[in-house]
Amino acid sequence: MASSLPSVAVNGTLKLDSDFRKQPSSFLPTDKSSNVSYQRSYVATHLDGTSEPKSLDFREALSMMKENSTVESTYYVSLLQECIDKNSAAEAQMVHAHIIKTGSHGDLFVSTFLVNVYVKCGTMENARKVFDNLPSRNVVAWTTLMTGYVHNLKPELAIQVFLEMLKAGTYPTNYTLGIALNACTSLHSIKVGEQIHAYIIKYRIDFDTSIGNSLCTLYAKCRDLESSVKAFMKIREKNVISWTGIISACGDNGEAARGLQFFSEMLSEDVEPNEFTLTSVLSLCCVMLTLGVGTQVHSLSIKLGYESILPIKNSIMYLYLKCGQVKEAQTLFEGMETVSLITWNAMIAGYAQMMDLEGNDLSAYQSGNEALNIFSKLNRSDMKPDLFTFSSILTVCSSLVALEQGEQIHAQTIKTGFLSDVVVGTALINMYNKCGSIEKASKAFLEMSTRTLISWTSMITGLAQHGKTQQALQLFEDMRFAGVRPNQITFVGVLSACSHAGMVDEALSYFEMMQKEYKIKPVMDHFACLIDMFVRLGRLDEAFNFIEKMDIEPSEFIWSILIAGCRSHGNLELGFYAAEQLLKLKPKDIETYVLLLNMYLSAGRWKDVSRVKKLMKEEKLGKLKDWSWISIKGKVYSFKPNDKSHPQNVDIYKSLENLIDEAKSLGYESLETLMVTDEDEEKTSSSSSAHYHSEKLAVAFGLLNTPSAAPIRVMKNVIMCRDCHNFVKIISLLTDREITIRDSKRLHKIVNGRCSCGDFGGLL
DNA sequence: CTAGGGTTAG
Repeated sequence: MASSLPSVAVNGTLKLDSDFRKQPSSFLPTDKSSNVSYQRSYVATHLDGTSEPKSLDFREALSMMKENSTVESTYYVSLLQECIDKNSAAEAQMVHAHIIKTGSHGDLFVSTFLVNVYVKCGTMENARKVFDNLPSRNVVAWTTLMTGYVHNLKPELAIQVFLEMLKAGTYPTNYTLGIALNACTSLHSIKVGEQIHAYIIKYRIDFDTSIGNSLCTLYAKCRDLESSVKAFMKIREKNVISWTGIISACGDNGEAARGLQFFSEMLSEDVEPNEFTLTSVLSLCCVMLTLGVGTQVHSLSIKLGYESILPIKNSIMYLYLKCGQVKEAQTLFEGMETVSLITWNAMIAGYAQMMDLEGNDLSAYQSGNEALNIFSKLNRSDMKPDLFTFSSILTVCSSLVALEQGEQIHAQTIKTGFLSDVVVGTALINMYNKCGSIEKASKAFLEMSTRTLISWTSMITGLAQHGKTQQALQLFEDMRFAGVRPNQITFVGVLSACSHAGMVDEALSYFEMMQKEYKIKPVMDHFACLIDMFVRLGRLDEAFNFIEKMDIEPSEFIWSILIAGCRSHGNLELGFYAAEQLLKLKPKDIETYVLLLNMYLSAGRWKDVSRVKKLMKEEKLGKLKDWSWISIKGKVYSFKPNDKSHPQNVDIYKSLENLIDEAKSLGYESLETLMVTDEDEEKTSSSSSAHYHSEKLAVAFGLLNTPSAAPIRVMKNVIMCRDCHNFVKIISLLTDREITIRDSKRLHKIVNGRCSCGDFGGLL
């Protein structure tokens, strides 16, 4: 994200005044116009107990002063401190006016403190005005102004002020340098930061706590954890901020476990954590999903008296939610009498991420619905969603294939202006892609004013999934031309595009480019794309050779692709061999077993069928739950196989039977596919009539309840079976509808009897 | 004058 940097920072050179460079090497150089004397007097008035101006009522005090025009400057400071506490710039201005009237603005002590007051109240224009009119400026005044700019999101101005200060011949203190480093952190300017660091090293002050803390944060935010740890180690007297800093540094750089180690080290050094430490540690627990440690930290926060602090409550609630303790999280949420926007966002994000962990299970659908519920409650509350809310809720819509809600939220992001945020924009692209609306995704992508690596990757992957190979590859070239460096995930998109179109030469050359030009090590997903490609082309031996040549142990997904291919292309011998290899891995994915069962079943290998069933029991994987859901007019309906629980039950089955009859007249033959669900068992025992997988019911329901030309979008939790895939293709012809089904592995956008998956790939 | 806990791609 490009923010406008001051000219000094853009080219990365920080001109330190030559005089300044010659300054004494002693730590904390003394400044002639230093504040030492008045700071002492300020402290003294508060300590000697003879005057307690703080206890006076604000207005009372002000009117008292009106009668008596000779006012002790310390009274002003106390009044102004109250303005800070109340965050009231208006009241500060009242006091300021009085100060001018009595001529006290000539008092350096008072007017420097005024800068601080305006900074704290967030009115930087006033702070700057007072600063510019100061009779003389000491290092505290400079530093205060810099702090103001950092806190009010103008870090480039903070650096500018820092440079002005150096030019004016004022020497920075450890605090000043710390603030300057914080400004670099906000600017993500490692170059300027390193120059300040060089100065710090030169004067051997890197042991200082404030400086070390700021350096630690700077390097952490610039993704250089090792330098961050080094800076932390140099700190002679590590305080709670130092420890909190290094713990969050680890968290920010994907090393949560290391962060927890620092936390236990901190405790063994008898440094007491505060609320900031605890929230940092709780967020580590969130990443690692370690409820055990999280619960201990929860107890610790109660023990230390931080349980009622809102950020702590938010973190604990979020942790419970992410660890699947939905009840606890909901109870906490409902029991909070004051909440912040972060509270709402944590709940929505928590449910959104639970969906990820739950894959495409029914509970994922329930989590998604719960997230949508909370989102609509938020909209009815007195708070307004922000970019975090929109990013999360759009992800929920993606996972639910809830296009209508997604479109409404899209409109809301335009109205509120949050669409201009690149993360929201990227989430929107992903939503349209996942909902099968590639045109709207492209439009959103083109309308973005800035794009990140993730935006490009998301769009490339979307095009690939929709079978738009040429466009995906073109976009990849555009991305490289725009100077954006692709990563591992980008290449998954590129390779899957090639795989879709059976472009072997191109795929292999991109595979080589990835390793040679971009030094990216291939991972399982890359191999899966290539093997999928050979399998689609029926080049099963090449696929098998490729598997054997891999320098990593093939995953069960890899073998499953080959086995599915062997079934489709009738190479049973290789299929049986691959199945043996697969079974050696003791697969954990229930769909893998179902694939094997179907293969053995269709080949009449009953012994193998019972062998696989026995293995499934041993692995305690339970039964496959087949679910589909469809979102209509903002409501999500779910179906299980042979579901009879819907009010329109009779109509659904009647129209489905009619459709099957019509499809048969066009040559559709129903295939027996085993899902190994509870319903299958029932079927074999009671031999009831027809047997329908969940997506058939969801599609029939969709056809009944939408206008005649409207597209149908269905989400399914397991891989579609061949029979349903064939059936839906014919239905799309019969009804002239666009039908999108997203299963656990692929997107199937079916138009005019053709599917975007290329009619191949891991079908059961 | 020290510092946050919520977001996007496979």
